[in-house]
Amino acid sequence: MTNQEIARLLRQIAAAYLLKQENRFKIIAYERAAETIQKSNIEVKDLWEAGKLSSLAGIGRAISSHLDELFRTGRVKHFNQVLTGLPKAIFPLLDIPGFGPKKAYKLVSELKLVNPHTVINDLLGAARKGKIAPIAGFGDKSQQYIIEALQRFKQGQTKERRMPLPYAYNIATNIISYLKQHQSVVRAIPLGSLRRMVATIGDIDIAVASKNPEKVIDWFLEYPKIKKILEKGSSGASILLENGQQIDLRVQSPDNFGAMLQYFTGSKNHNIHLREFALKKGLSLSEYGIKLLKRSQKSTHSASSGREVKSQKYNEKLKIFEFASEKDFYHALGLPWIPPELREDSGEIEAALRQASYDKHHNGQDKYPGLPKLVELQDIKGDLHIHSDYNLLPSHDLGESSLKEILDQAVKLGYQYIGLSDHNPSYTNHTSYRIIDIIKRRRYYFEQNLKSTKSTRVNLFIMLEVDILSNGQLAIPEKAFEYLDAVIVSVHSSFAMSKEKMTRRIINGLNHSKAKILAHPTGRLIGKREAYEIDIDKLFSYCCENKKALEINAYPDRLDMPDTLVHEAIKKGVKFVIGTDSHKAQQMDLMKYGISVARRGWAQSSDILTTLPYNKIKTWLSGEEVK
DNA sequence: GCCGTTTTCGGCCCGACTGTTTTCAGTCG
Repeated sequence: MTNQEIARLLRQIAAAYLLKQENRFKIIAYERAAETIQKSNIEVKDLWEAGKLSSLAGIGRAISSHLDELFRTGRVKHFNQVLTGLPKAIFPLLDIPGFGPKKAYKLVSELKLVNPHTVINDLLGAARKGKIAPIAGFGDKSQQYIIEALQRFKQGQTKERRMPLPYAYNIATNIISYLKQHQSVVRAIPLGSLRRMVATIGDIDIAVASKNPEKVIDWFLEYPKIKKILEKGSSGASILLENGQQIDLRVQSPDNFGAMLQYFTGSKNHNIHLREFALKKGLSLSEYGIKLLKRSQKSTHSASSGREVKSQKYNEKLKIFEFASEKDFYHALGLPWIPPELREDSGEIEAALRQASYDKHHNGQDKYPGLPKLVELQDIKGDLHIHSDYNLLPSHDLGESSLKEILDQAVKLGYQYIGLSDHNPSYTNHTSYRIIDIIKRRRYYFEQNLKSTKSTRVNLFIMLEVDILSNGQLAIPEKAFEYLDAVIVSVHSSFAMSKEKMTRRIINGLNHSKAKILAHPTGRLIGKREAYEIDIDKLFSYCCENKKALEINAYPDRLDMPDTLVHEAIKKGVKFVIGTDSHKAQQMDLMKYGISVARRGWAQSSDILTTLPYNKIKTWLSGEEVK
């Protein structure tokens, strides 16, 4: 059973409880569990096998035991009891935007719709005949809305479409630099999943701080690539670009920018947790600022842990504290500022609290307990996963840039070193002898070329990206390794394998003394291909024990490993390298997306080996102890 | 049903929007 199916089932249970007027917090608990599972990058079934279901937020004893029953027997007795007595036809309707349990139940019972397989069409028919408007609580407008919603649903527009991060990032960057040309724009920052640098983005929202909202909005609406203006208000506007992308703009006064930025950055779960936390201090949070609840005698100042809150201002009329900066908003809660990439309610609020108490007491704990000091782009000293245009008759795609172009780019990026990791020569089309010969010539070619270029400031590792064949063997003969400084290994074929077999295969491939890095470890392609099955804990332990690194592949539709797995791995002490997998020199700029994955996985520079200077990375690649 | 600066019992986020309402219910993010 997939995560999506499990999430859907739990939502159905929540809906059933709602209709049966169960305790509303029980309903919220089921919805929360569904949400967590839906967003999890880790298969819930894998967690179950590892006995770690409760590690997911919102999954406690009861739901764990129900899921256990589900995986063991394929059904849950308790769930079936909860669902009895409710018309089955309501559940398909819950997938339609705008339909909740109450509306679905009322329509299904009033119109006596019984067949879950035909309910969509049945309801559409009833609506068109005008049978919905007379039902109490409905009217002409809602009837019309239902018709439209059902038609959209039938056309398959139910699922939100998400685009890869780099695509959204580029669009937003262009608009932001356009906005900043206007003198009334004090700050312009992307919001939501884009600011948190999530691998896929739904909407593009942009926040602007300005004292002249009207001027900013007019300027925004003059953006050259607009196809249509969707909405224009006093504090924001929405446009549709020629490429079909919708952009929402929100303008807020600079004095009151902090709470708004915090609120719209999310994530939803982070905000919920933060508001629950604030509530215990007698503070109520919203996009407008911080309110004192009546039962609290404290001011927001006393809630802080000695951190200065510079930009706080009390708005008498609204009885709310306003903040110019997001930092001060967090400080007013007694917390250090939390980087957006961490705001997923995956332990960051707890870590921020530990940090606050540590900063306050300096209680000499030997291990710093707070938020990680996240790795940054400028910490990166090199890129080991670059494909050149040297034609070694590979089985996969060749790069497009020459050694010189790659070296020039590396100089531009301030790198100390790069690794040329072309794909291995085709394994099926050549004899072993020929493969060895190709790899030998390639080494000679690069060495000669390096001597003749002036960019000797950049050091070169002559590497290779070698396929791990389905039997676990590497796709080049043993003798060819003599001509390579180290290799990256990866899976490019036979993705459908049992978990045990795939795990054995990959560990086998990594086991060669020159194999140092596993590239794109899960094999996923965002929106195109699911990850292959692999025993991730086994892989993590193997890497720790044998000093192998996993790659964070920065290529836009890979971003692999995914951030949540990076977080898991780092907790266990696994080391990473960030590779761009560039096939053109300009693509070496993709490093920032790899950095965003690392940061979302709580990585510090000590977790990323390519932050090491040349001498140390050389030592590590050669298999010696790094001091 | 979940979960824990203190609390293994007793709490549980906040506001906007929409449509039907005449003061609110449902849904959404």
